Amino acid sequence: MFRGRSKHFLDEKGRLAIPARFREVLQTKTNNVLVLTNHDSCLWAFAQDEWKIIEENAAKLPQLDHSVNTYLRYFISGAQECVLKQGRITIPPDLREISGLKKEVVLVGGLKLFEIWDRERWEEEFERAKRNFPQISQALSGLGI
Amino acid sequence: MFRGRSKHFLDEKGRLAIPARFREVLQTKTNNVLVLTNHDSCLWAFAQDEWKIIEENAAKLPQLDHSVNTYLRYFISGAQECVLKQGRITIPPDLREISGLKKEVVLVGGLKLFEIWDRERWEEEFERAKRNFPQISQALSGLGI
DNA sequence: ATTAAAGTGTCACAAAGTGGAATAAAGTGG
DNA sequence: CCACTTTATTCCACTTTGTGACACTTTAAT
Repeated sequence: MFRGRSKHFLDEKGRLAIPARFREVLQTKTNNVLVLTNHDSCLWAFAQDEWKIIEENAAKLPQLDHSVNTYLRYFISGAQECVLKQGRITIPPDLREISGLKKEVVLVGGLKLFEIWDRERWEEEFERAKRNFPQISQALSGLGI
Repeated sequence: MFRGRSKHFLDEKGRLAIPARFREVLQTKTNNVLVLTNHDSCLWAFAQDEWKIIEENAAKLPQLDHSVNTYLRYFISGAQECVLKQGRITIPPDLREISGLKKEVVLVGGLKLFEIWDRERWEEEFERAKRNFPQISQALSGLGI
């Protein structure tokens, strides 16, 4: 499970060091590969094993459904495999652009995945989440929390 | 159960000694690990066993739900496991920043968890709680207290 | 083919984090 | 009230981690 947040810097070629504790999680998986894709204003990173499950489920969806097409185009098609080398990955240029990554970046643990945010965007999002947190309890209690 | 309040000091690396009576509580659990996360203006600390339940529930939630994302980003993503070593833990930098911990810190027992406050913030919060206490007793009686 | 641009691999350094021990303070019991 | 034990804090040495730098390879463009 990916836990906790870390601040990092992209180097000038767009490479990102993965925090040691996230690397440890990856080593419990079958390989050192992350799959990145765009989600909202950030990137989502999965261990390859986890992504495989999502992909297999996506492949079973009805091809003529509208939402399915949108889902495939937006979320699934962005996915790229990034191999860890010396503890870092290169973030593909298109994903970097979509998620507005510049230099300062925040990695946010989300259990089965972690998120990659541009620092400024993350701070806004965090404030938003903090403000809304009391209100969403209603929705969450519907989910059993 | 975590009970009582203690004043402590962070060392220059952000490490915090856990009071002896809290350590005793931990020894009744399966290991000497605390999980810290941010909550409002302070940190919450759980024995790992307790946190595990929360996390397992969180991991089952639908990944694409909006409220779920907010919940994960605000409350769950901050959580980091802190192993006790010679009675102390290192508080991760982002949590230290969010909760405004500087040097003087107050640990506040809250039964299933305890809170970690910057001293100044704690004093304000305590005053606030003191002022509001008479008014909330009404609400409490509705909860069977 | 030659040059430029982008992308990779490797190394080295600085800073942050960790562990251990020593000191100081507080608490306990006789 | 004193001696002794436990607890908290500081200090120092050592390890790990993240980052920048640089050289080399690949791709593209003229």
